[in-house]
Amino acid sequence: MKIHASAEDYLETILVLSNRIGMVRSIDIANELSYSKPSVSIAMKNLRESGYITVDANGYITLEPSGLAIAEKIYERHTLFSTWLTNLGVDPKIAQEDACRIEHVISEQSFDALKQHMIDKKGLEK
Amino acid sequence: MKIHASAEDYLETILVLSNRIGMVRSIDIANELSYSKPSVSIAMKNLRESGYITVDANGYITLEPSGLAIAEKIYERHTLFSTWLTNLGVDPKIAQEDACRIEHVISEQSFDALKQHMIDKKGLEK
DNA sequence: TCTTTTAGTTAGTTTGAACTAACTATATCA
DNA sequence: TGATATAGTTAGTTCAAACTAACTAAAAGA
Repeated sequence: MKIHASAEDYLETILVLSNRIGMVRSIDIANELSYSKPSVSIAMKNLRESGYITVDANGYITLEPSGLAIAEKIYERHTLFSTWLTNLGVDPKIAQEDACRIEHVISEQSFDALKQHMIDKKGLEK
Repeated sequence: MKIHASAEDYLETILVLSNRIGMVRSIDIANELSYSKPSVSIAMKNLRESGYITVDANGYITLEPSGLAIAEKIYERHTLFSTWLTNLGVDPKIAQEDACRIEHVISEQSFDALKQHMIDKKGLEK
């Protein structure tokens, strides 16, 4: 199964919710993303069948190593883009939303370049 | 009809091809984007019915004001992002590809902020 | 205990945007 | 002239990813 933007979003959301509320169920994801229960249910089935997550008998979801890797990658991007835009003077709410979309479409190389740029700039300011 | 990423891409491609080869037909767009003829045919039908383009008896396509506005907006974004990434040291080919995707998803406000940032920086270098 | 709430699933629908197969119509060329 | 090439269209398919309606199963409360 190829990873699409939506799968990346679900994995990132599981990571974010894990940090925020501890244990994560499908219903928590549905509430967080404002999706219907069936949408999440089917997405979780796909992620489970692809080995990205496990779901225990009580419906609690755990990221498997492959899923965690993707979630962390996307989350790192999200944080970087949203910080970058906010630094440029963009409204934090809009910066969040834009980061949510850019994080799925940018290449590794461009991400690394921006990251390096932000590190350099930070050093300069000190 | 709401404008989606794909419609934006078609309009931008018509503008780019107009500048490059003058007169533009569906087949030129299909070749440029590596899409099938029917895909382009249907997309042009939608753009025509929405008033973004006109198609003459010989199949030559012209951007109407509303379509031109979108095409120019997207093209300006494309140019800005690709310049920005190239300046950060990203390979021009990859910068092109990333610009193609970012141009559709970023807000007006973030685009303007990046634009201003690049103008400021340019002034600084002089 | 019986009813209601909560969580999840199944089945089927919708939408956008690509695709192939197969057609028409025009133009060019041997 | 007749065959072939080019451009465009029609019809129907596929896929991802959302949706609603309607179901099951378990938990909680009157």
